[in-house]
Amino acid sequence: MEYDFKSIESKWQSYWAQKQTFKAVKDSEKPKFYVLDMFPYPSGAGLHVGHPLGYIASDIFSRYKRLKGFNVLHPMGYDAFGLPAEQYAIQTGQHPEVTTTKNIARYREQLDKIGFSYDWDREVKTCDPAFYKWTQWAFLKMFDSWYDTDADKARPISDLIARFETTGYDGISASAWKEASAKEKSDILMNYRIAYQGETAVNWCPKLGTVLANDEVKDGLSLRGGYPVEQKKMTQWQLRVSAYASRLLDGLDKLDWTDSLKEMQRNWIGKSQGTEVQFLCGEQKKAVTIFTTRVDTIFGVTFMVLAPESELVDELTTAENRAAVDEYLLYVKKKTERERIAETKSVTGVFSGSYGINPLTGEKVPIWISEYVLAGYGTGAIMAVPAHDSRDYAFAKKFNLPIVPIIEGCDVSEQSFDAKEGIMCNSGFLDGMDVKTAIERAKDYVEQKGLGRRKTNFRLRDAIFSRQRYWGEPFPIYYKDGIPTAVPFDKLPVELPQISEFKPTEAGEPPLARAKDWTYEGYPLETSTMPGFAGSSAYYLRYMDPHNSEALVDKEVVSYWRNVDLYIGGTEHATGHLIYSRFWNKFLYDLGYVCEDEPFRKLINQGMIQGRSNFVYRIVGTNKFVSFGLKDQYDTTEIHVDINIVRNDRLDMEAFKAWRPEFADAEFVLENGEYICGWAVEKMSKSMFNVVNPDDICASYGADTLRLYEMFLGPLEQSKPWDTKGIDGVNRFLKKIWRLFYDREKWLVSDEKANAQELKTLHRLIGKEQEDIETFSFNTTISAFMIAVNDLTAMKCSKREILEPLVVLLSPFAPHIAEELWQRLGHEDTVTYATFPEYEEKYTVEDSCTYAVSFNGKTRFTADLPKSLDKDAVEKAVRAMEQTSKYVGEQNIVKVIVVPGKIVNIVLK
RNA sequence: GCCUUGGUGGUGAAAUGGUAGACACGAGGGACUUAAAAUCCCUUGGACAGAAAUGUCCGUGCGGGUUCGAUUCCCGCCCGAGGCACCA
Repeated sequence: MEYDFKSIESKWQSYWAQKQTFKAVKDSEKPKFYVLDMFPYPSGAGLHVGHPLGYIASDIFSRYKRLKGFNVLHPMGYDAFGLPAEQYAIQTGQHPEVTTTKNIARYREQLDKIGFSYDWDREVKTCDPAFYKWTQWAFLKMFDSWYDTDADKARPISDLIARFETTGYDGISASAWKEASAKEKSDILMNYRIAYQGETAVNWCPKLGTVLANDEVKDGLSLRGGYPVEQKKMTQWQLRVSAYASRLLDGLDKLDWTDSLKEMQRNWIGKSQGTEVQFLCGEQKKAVTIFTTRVDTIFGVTFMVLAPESELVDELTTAENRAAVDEYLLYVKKKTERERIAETKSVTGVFSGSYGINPLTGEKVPIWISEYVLAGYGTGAIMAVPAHDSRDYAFAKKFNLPIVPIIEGCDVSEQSFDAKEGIMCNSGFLDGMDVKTAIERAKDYVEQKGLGRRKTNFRLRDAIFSRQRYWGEPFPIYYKDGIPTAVPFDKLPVELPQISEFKPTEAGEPPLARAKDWTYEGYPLETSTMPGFAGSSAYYLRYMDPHNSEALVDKEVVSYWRNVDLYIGGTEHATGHLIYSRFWNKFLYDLGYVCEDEPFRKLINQGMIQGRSNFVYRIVGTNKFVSFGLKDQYDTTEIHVDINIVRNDRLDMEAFKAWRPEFADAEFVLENGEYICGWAVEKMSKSMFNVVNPDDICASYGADTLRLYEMFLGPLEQSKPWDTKGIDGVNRFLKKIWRLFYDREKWLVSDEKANAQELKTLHRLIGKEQEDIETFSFNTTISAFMIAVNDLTAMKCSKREILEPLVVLLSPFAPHIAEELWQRLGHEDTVTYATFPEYEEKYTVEDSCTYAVSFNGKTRFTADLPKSLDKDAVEKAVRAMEQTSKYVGEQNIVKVIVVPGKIVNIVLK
């Protein structure tokens, strides 16, 4: 009987589906373990082999954890709202829902072929009203909450209103509040709500006709589509993520994420501790607050700079400078974001005509306006210290402003001295101090004299939450007499209306303005929709209780599953989804809806799988193709060739002729009778003919081979090109396992007792697999497996005592063949419910080993031996010590004691 | 510019202070076969010596250092990948 993966795989896939083998139930007996994949956006192109990499890893881990006695929650769903479906709809008139449904079906079909152990009963789709009801619900909760900085948590807005009414709050007295109109009250509350409407500079993408969040823009271009983005002041819905900046930063410390990812988030949050100082500026002696991290350099201030967008610009521009300033503002405004970035090095600016007074020296310094100062960070105004800040330095050089060094002995003739080191000079009371001391002393001084205060700033901005698009969650907000008002909770979801055209209206309104009767109780509903990250921010909670129509997740359910123990996905979400989700979760935590303040305890970033393209070389002006090794002898053009007609870089010449009509009469210049193709690593894409479809691999090798191969390719976190070259190796490995059970038609498995050698092979594998899976080192596990199987084959070992546990060990990696063999071994239940075999020390360790090695006097050698000490490890250590003794002489006898499970102890005489 | 990574055979890679290259691919040779596929066995980092078993030297991006011993730890460079980038 041969290994027939086709029938085995379809048999077990339908068995699992029918028997609901992977259905997770809330079971407080077993410890829970929640394994989550980042759910995919179902694009029209379907899955390529790169997509399942992380899914396979998480599936192996899930299956392993089940064997280890955990109650595993392992769900899957679709991030189904998004731009591509909508753009397709604009082009074709086809409703995004139709294409999305079709794409989801295709994804599901592809996923099913790989044999994942998902609990499909828990599937979620973000575009499903039953799902986005809870996205809208969370939004309304945010609308109904404010951030209480004293309690450092979100609270219901009713608390804030009560404060306004009784004692007043934050500079608004109770009487002022009572006198305010409904509209004024609404405007005041907007300044506090977690989800609020406010005017800010936003990333506006004219081509897409929508605003974008910071993480959706890269290098001044939209991430989706790559269209130019400009800064524009607009009123938009926003989430007060910045209120959580500090907690988002501190929370990172206790997470088991990679350092690089945590670092990315830290940089994105961008905490900086400094001081705000007031300078009196202009004729009116207007107090202008600046932010600096280097108050110690205040004696070196020679000018001030305002951001062009700052409100102070108008006020501080003198009549005689008005024309020049206006011209400059116009110049800045015309620039696109991309141009600004491209021209970062060029220095521009204009003098306002006004002067500010340095509060410490009383000196008058000119106030300039320049785009190198950002309106959105700090106060939009800075004090410039050209001697000790490279940007100020460049500006001073360009406009001939004075440069005053205040650190002893530094040379500022060519560049500024930015380092925080040295001894202060020209700095009044700070003279003679070391910079670090001076920073603290200057902060104290400024605070004591009432000139300013310590301040922590964050780079993290509030998230712009509205998009002028159709295919997203509608806002449960209507405008009653112009006041944004929440649709009551019991009226959720506010369903996306049917429209027939998906473009913005002629008047420039979002597509929802086209909907008939888009109103609530006669009042107009909000026409923007929510951004992509809305639906993905709490989906991991919804999986816990996906059919609940009363709550996002039941309290008791969430207190069982708590949070995600293992999350696997790409780094591309570092500053988007992974920040928003953490924010969203912390908000729900504040309100008591979830019981953990961090959603994802451990996070693994799988690497990207790139494509490996193949090339043929056409001799210019002919239809003759020359093999790779000979191409330098001719003048050739490189042409991408479909990798499906290339095997191991050898071109299938007949298939090539049939591939394209223009190649039908192609001729070849061969080397050794073969046509060798060139290759390169590129992004996997249709246009480069290098897309590998997992279905094809499943059809020709089977899902088990695909799973093993993707893991065998290298470390999970590393990016690597897909290369089918090595796939035969893992396929052979599975066949070898099969042959331990069958010699053609003959069943080989016997009940004979295993010998020590065979047991040692098995138990070494158990130890290795356990250790490696826990560290996500799947490629080395598979290597260990291959060695074990080769050993058993060589020993002709087909004993049940060995093979039964072997099948269990195999099942996380190659579940289909494992199930089949498990059944053939006579088991009625599935291998999923088996128990991970115990690692038994007695087969690998001789109880205790004492070795004597000679030394000379003072040597302190230590050998780090693995916890699972076996004889080999001990011998290895002893060899090492013998090596050492060669160098140090043999005068003194040293006793080396090896204890099972623990290190080597060296006793010196 | 700053942060984070990584650099080992023809290829994917293993080894985190102790025999570098496990395991796998590819390549070469052989067995079985009418033949092919499949399967199995041998060789496979480089150089040199030898008829051969085998031996010697070199070798983990480059240059130093610590150590009896370094792919591994430390210092300084070079190159690649990813992220951030006028954040005061």
